[in-house]
Amino acid sequence: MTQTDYAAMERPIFEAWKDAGYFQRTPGFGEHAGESYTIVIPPPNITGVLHMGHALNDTIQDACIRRARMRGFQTRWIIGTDHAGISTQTKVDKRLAEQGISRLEIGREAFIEECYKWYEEYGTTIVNQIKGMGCSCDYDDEHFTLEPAYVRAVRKLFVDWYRDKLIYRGKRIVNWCPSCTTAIADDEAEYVDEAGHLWYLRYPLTEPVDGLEYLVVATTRPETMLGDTGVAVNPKDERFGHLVGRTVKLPLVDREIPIFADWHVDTEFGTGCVKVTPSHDPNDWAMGERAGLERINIFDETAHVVEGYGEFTGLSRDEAREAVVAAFEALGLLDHVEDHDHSVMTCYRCHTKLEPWESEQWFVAVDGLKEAAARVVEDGSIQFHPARWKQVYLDWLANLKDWCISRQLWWGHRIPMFYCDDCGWEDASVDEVEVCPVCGAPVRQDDDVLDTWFSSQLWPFATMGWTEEGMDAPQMRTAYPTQVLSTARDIMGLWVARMVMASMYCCDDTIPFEDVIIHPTVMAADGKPMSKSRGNGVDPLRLMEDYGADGMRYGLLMQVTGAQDMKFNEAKLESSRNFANKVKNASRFVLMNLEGYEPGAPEPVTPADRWIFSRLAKIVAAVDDGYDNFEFGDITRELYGFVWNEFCDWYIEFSKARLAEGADRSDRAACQRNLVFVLGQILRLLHPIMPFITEEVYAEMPKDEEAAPMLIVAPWPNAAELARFVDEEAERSIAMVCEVVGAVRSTRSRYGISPKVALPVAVKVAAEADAALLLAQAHLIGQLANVEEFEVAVETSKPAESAVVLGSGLEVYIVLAGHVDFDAERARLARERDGVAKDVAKFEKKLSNPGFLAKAAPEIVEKDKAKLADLADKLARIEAQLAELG
RNA sequence: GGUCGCGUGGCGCAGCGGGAGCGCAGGUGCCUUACAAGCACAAGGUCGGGGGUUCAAAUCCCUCCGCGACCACCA
Repeated sequence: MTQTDYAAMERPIFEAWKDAGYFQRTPGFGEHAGESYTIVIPPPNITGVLHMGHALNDTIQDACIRRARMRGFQTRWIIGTDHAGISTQTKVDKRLAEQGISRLEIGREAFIEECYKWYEEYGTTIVNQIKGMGCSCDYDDEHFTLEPAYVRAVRKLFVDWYRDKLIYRGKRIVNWCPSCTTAIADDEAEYVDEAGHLWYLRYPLTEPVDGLEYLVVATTRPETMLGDTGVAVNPKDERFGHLVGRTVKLPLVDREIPIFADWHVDTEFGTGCVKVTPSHDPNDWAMGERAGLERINIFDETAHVVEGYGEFTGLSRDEAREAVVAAFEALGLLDHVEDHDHSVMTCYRCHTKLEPWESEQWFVAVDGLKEAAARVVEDGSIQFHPARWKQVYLDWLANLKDWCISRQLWWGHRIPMFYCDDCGWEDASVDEVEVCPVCGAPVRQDDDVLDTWFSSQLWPFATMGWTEEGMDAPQMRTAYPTQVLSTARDIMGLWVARMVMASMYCCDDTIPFEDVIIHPTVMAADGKPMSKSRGNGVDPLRLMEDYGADGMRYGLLMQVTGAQDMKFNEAKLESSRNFANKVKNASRFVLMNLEGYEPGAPEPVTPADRWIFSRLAKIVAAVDDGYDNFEFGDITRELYGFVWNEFCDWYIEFSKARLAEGADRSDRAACQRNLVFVLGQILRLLHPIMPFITEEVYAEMPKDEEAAPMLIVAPWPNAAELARFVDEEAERSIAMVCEVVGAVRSTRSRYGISPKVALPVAVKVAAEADAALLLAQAHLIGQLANVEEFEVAVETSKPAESAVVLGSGLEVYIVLAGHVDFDAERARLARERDGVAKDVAKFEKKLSNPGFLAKAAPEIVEKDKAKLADLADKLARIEAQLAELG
């Protein structure tokens, strides 16, 4: 098999779209002229390369934006990249380390320069890959979350929230990544199950009570005992009530710490006594707050034990654990150890175990923001697709806690807080502050940067001129809110909800987007998430090489369902590539039969024309419906079936005789026009999903003067206008033709009769009207089934030595005299009789059920009665034929 | 612990109250002048198990089993 070079075909088409300016805000046309339709792409990280999630998500967005463009909207798909704080810093660190350079040696400024170098080198990679997919983004107005205007937007929001007291600074326990040496937000932490242990440690009482010398506490993290400042018991726990107020002498560090009561303690777990380390556990922190306990930080920023702990100082968390357990054992204070599975928090970036760590951080008070974000989803201003994600979103908001936004990194938006160390002045400012406005001394800016999501939340409007002109910016006035946001389910809270909160705050209570598509996650063929470590990933770039961008796009959308995952199925891409090929071949057929073509309005003349026009009208309506509900799987399956199984398999076949030499000239012209019309509509319907091949074919199609220069801006099929072509009689007529053709073909196949041998055929139909319809299409049957002496009648008897095929409302007799062994036919009829008899019995039972007759909808009863009559009749006829065959 | 998704022919999935469908793989026959990445034809399923509602259940309810996701807790 020769491999097609898809890129070679696709690239020039992409360039042509781009050069013609169709990716920028097109003016629009028709009934939607002047209405805008905007999508913001979830900005890929500058460290990223295209993966399957992008491939699917970007296909969805491109399909939406291309259809909107074809419907005449002024469209814009905003593209750009995210500076990706932790991720980029980690990669640049690694790259420097390979050269033997440490970030700390070269300092902040030089390091940031290195990050920009990375951005220059790799930041365009993923954008180029998105271009390779054919995505019609506005590449001439690309954005970056660290571009100057964006930086001002971030600072503006920080300052506004600071003034509104929605941002505050506090010393809190946060999730600390000792590897990235930064705080991360609660929702950036990932929980991983771990097979661990529960160590039971003995804490001697300072003074024995009633002969009791020690308490036993259970812990999964014995090393943190160095920072214990209390032991908690449940206030209702009778075992320990009398000990509350006493103290224990903490081993190894010789610290006297109180025993106190707190409702948080679970009497069922462990021993009912809990060691409390406020600085290294969020629950202990809370208990410590309530009990007024001392807070002792035993770890440095890389999670090594700090000075002052003797042999333990300088040990890592794991080393300290071993050492502490060994020391307890040596002292006879290790009661016992149990196996215990629990989950540990890890860094979503580097997967290092996080350390709850006390530090000073900046927070966003979410209570003032989350209500508005919940309201606009509750009242339907923002709709989720599938709808069930609405609840997930609302639950996320309901459980939201204050958001830690400071990160101890260098790459990112530096927190715009300025401090005067001389007089203690401090303030937030959009502009740089050099000297203290109070005392004139030099000031310093906060060293930390903001969480990357802090800048991401501004994406829909910071990319539209909001920074300088706010809601008066031209784009904000005309194109905000945007229409659709499509994204993966895992960043629903992290990103989607925060965009809503930020937009409601910044943009005068305006929502950022109207519809949110949560697409399924692309899982590997084994049903597991694609990952490097599993080695089960699939590379979209390879898929585009093998199936073309069109094949990949179509094949991915075909797999989209309302479920939360989709198991990646490469076979669908293969089918899609074959489908694209089919479209091209069908087009070739049409184009090579256009000799003497004269343009004109399409007008269905034959029943076949009326049938395909009717089917087209219904498909257009179904496709529109699919887009309106964001059901991409339905759209692709619907189109696949129509184009392949109706247009190609039947309509083109029907057309061949009409196009042949010697055919009626005016009918030939009508046929040409209708083929061009239907194919043209098909190209439009397929274009949002398979943009390249459809554009390529469109270039070859005959066009009149008003025709759009390229398919990308050709008008989308108009369902309302096409509705006049719906024609049930034509559909019935062609359905009968297909049935008769199928009957003859199947009989030939069964008896091994070559298509080259013409066979006489008689058809018995139920009504005179059907006879007329069918007889009028005798030529089609002759053409597709090689039939001679074709007869149709309501009253006709089965010809001698013929096979019979029973259809719905008709009976096809194929004369096989001289071709067939009738024993085989007899056996086949007997088998069919048994099948029909079974169905008859089933319907008789159903129709003799008084409940059914009384309660079922009348039309259902009528339908089933007719069905039974039909089946009974069929059965009788089979019996008759069997009798005749002897 | 809570919430949600999925279990339909060999494989991947549609269908979600009225006689089980699609694609792929497999079978048979075809180089039929658009297409062998194709054409034609045939075969293949007690719709995870059990119970219930209903005249009628793959479809609704309950329950169990099996996969999976998210949130909370986990000393």
